[in-house]
Amino acid sequence: MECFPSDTELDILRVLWDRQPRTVREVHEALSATKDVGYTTTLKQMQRMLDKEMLQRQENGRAHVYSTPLQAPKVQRSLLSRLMDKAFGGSAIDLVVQALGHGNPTEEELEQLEQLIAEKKKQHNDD
Amino acid sequence: MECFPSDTELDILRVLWDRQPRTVREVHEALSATKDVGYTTTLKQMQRMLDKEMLQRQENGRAHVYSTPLQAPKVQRSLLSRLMDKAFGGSAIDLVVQALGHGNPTEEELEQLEQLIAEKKKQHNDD
DNA sequence: ATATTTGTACGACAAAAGTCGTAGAAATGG
DNA sequence: CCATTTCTACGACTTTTGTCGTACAAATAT
Repeated sequence: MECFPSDTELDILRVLWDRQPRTVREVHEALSATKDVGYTTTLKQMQRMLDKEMLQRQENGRAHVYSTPLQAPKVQRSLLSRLMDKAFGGSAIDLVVQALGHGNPTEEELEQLEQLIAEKKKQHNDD
Repeated sequence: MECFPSDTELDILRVLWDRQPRTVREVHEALSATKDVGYTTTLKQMQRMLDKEMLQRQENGRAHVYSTPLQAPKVQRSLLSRLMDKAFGGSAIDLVVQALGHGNPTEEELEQLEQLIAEKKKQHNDD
């Protein structure tokens, strides 16, 4: 259930989450835009992810077409909760404060957040 | 500057952040409370962290006393920003929303957050 | 003085991560 | 048809992590 992709694995997952399915070539093309890596490296990485069942594939004639059964929000949550445990002693708030303090959220995003907080507060009152 | 401790390295850092300096024995004692690991494993880990300059030490007679020059908030920020990049496509808000949605913040924490948001908003108005 | 405990140092090993090179099949272009 | 390109499959190698075992010095206890 829990799944902690490594950094390069996440690079690949992000490409697939953006659009699925894709061939190794396509994924590699996308990765090449931001980093310098050999085609076979990407290929091997994806094959290993296939072994670990982080990816699935269908054969489409000559090439293989990959997709991932992992859902972005789930993976994000498990990574987040690991980080929360390991680096923030389990405190979600500390984490959020750091994240917010650091980034530069827009007005709308702040509104969105306030709304979420309001909901959370309502949940409290219901208890 | 940037520093990405591994999970077990963070276990050790957390112990030191809680109280510094400590001997290997003390750190190991603290770790033993939550996980089953040999003394020499902790020792070796700390020695490697010393090599990487994630730790410092003073010799106190027979034993060595370790501390870390790394500051918790800085390490937390760099880990957070890596996660943000790698798993959330750089969106701090997405990360915060997930973190908040998942955890179970108390009333006070929510207040605290609202205050932070208010500050952020003020910053916007000042621009 | 000797045996036991308590520390560090060091070497070893397995697994995971990251990277390529090369081989060989299959499709494509002259 | 043969040369070139395009894919996958494999094997190899390096680093980093995580884990110990053993050795050996220094302090302690008997």
